[in-house]
Amino acid sequence: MNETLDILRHSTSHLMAQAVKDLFPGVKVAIGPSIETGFYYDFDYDPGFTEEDLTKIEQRMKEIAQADIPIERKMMKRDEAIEFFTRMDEPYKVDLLKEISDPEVSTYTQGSFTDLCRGPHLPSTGKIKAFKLLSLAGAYWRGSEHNKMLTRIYGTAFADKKSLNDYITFLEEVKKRDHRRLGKELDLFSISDETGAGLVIYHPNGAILRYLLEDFERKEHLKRGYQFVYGPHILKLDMWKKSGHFENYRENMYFTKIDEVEYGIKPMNCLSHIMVYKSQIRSYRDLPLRYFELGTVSRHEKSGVLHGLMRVREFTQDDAHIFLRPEQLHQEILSIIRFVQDVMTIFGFQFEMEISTRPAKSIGSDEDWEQAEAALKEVLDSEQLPYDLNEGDGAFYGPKIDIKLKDAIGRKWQCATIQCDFALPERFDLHYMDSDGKRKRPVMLHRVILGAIERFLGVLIEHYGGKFPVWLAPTQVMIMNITDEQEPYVRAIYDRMVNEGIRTALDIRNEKLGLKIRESVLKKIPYMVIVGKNEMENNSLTVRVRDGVELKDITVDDFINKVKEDNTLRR
RNA sequence: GCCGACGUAGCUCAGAGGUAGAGCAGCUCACUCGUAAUGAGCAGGUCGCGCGUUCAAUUCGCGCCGUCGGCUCCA
Repeated sequence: MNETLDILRHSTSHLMAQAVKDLFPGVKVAIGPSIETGFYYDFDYDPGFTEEDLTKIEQRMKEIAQADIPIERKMMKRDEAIEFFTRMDEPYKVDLLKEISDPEVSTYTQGSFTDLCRGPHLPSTGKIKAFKLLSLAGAYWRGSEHNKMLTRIYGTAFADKKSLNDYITFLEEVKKRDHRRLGKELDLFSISDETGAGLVIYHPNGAILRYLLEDFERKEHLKRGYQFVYGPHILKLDMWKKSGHFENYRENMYFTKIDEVEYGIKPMNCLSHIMVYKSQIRSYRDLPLRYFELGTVSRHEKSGVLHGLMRVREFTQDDAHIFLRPEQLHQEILSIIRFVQDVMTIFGFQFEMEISTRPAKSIGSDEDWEQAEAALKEVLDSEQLPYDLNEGDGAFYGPKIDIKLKDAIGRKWQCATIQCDFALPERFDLHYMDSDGKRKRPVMLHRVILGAIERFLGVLIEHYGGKFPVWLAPTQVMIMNITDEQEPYVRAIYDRMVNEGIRTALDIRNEKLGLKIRESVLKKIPYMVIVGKNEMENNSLTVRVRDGVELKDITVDDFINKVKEDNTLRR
């Protein structure tokens, strides 16, 4: 975001705070920064605000903006500021000031409202022309769930009305692409409170999409030297104790008891893969060993975080665990990144990378963590791949490279992740026989490419806006007749196409062509084959392509080849 | 989990302290109609679940479940 917009939004958040203080005496202000999509301000106000209040606040904001009140910066000694905000009865500002070590702080005053703020700000409220308050939400003071929950008001502001309207249009577009809405419209999946929150039920259209993604993945993994394995869904509790999951991940796990023995339902797939590794003595010549599983895991996510397919309680990861010698780390991490690049290119995603380091709750020695973090950084640095650092956000057993996808409308989603682990090989006493005849400890990489199939599918739905490329479209071709006369002919074409493995549907209802086309368009089916008297006489097809182009007089063979080509070229 | 809003027919949504409507979808009938909705008729709901207030509650109150917008957390 550019700096001008940043200042404008920050000033708009102050404008909102002033309006709120005007309208609701006794309100205490917390913080109000500009953000990527606009701004917010957190307030402590006991009765809370209602949606109608937003309109009132917006109205008051307009008045203050019109009054064109100057915004004045003033330096204060820190102690002086503490005294000032104590007098103003603004405990949150005092709280902030107590953590500032600078002897002097800046404040900004507009009319009756003074805020502790680094700035900079616009010279006066009259410069604020285009803004809108968007939503109301709860937010913890200083982002900690142990603190008081404040009320946050979100809004946005732009330099002019047009940009604001463009943004509002964009928000509507986002709504239209929402995978939960499209999931219903395209009959892809459902999540029912009768079966349970966060548990996905795939309908035929969603199931075929999942099948296609999984089929794609299996092929791509085989090409790259991965071996398929399968593990059980429940493993004895002792295993989870040994791995550290019980200690570090218990609150996310489900447990069950069978014949007085306790089991944990797997939240991750690594333990079975470790058992495969352990099943034989391994030679340095065997490494790297790459075990792949479309592994379904269950995690107890807090109720408030569930969100369509993006955040669920049971999901399937395209998970692999790679066992290797330490000196193979660089090469292997690099090939995984290349793998991610290859796959994301096919789907048309750009991505960004992030390295996450040791979290508070973790296992393993300091040296191992340092070594693992260094290995990850070294690969990205030497390949000159840019990345951000996310301190303290690693998995409990090792640091990770997270890959965030940017979808068609610029939103970011975390899907792929590569985690470097020295701890579990230690805990499970894994080893291999090295060339010098000594037993050595392998390193383990945990990695996913798509991440969770559910989330990736959700991202894909929104990325394509439901218009899946031909190779992924649940129904690739809809064949429709015009009158009953063509029914046998159209059925024969349908049978041939299905036989050729093309996902075809047939609409021979006694309905007008306009209706059939409309319904097919709404289902976002890539190809519509229209057969009337003319086509039947010429032994040809008229094909209406989703984007509106029409293929006239194409033979059935040519059309079948065209769809097949779309499949092989994945387009 | 926390804050707030919401939960009425398969879907989208109206509505009111006296046990409910619309459009689309569905079913039936007629129409055989060439590029985004043919017409008519019919059927469809213990108004999320439980408890309470009331002569009476789906409408008011409380609790639970779920959804949505966020926060915290995450693939």
